[in-house]
Amino acid sequence: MAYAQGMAERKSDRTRAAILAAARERFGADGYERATIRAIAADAAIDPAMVMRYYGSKEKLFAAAAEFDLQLPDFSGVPRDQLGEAVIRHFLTRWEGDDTLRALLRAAVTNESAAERMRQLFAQQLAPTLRELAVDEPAVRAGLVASQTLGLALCRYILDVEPIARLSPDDVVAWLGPTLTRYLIAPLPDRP
Amino acid sequence: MAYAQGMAERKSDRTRAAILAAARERFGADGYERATIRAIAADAAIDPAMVMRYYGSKEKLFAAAAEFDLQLPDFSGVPRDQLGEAVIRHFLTRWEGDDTLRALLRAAVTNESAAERMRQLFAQQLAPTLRELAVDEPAVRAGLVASQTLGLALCRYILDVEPIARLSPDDVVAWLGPTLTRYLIAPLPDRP
DNA sequence: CGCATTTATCAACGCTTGTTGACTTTCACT
DNA sequence: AGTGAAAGTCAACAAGCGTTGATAAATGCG
Repeated sequence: MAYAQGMAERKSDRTRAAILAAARERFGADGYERATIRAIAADAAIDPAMVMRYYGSKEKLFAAAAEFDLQLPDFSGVPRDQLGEAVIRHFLTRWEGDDTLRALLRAAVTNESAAERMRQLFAQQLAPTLRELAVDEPAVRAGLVASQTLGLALCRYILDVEPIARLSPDDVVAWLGPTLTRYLIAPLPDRP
Repeated sequence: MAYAQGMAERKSDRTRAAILAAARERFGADGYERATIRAIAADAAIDPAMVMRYYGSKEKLFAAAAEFDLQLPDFSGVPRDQLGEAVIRHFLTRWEGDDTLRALLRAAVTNESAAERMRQLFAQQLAPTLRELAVDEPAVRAGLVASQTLGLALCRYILDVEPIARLSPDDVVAWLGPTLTRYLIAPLPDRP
């Protein structure tokens, strides 16, 4: 308690941050089970025991490392027939900006708590945005957007499927934009 | 060498098959690293050592369990504007028929050899079919189909995203069909 | 039966994992 | 300088893993 209120910056904060950065990288590259505490600690150049000291357990470390906000902007000013383009463009920058989403996606496939977090990302951040756009069946539409969006991420950032991984962002927007626009605002398809 | 040529049916064949079935289930439910040889052996009600005897190693067991054929039919008789519907309908039955694809997808996210196998599935089975349809850029189109198709599978069978997981097959076809049709035969989008 | 091959069992190995507790160093403040 | 808390180190643990080799039971054939 030797610090005045407001001026945080303990020595340990740098360590905590280093751990978190290394954790995101490892979880993103290796997935939950193959990313070991020892490897994360080595990357951060500290002792494995420090990871436990600061984050309690591997599960809690992952929970901290996978904290993510889609940061969806306000789409109300976007022409409705360009909504999909705007959405996919935003997602692309969000995916390429940091390792968190990759870590979350890789882990979600084999770890139930990560899967739950991924579901909530779309249910609590995307679906409400759709509700503002006053479309019907916002949950279905959010799910469809999730399916195409996560599928692209899977092929592009995880599986490295050619030539999807080498497509320019503009190409991705041109191909997926119309798809997402349809999922977002098209009337429900009629079925026989 | 006590068996006549052609009539296989050794006693061990049933064991091999039981191991393979249990392996597919476990790999599909848990992913590569969390599916343990011991658990697979327990499911098949045999000794873990038998798994090694018959399949050599965990990696080889997985290779055998993830052997998969998309069994794509001949699409040349399908009207071009309904190609996507036909493709997604075929994929749905293929996904729901057995555990192999789920095992492959779950493993592909953290296991490089599984990822390679997944890539080849689309590169060597779907892309050639597209080449027969005489579209331009068949590799890009195959990749786009992979992204939407795997994304749906991810949300529906792995992550259990609501309400995607509860959609009827007909609803899935109605939503994804037009998307895939566009990916398959639409002219390349022009970009600014 | 007696024998050889196939099939199955068992216990153990070496290794890695997450996690813990005792210990030492660092460091700000009186 | 001295003191007490914070930060970091170290060695070890219990458990689980893939894998192995010696050994026992089952099976088909002369």
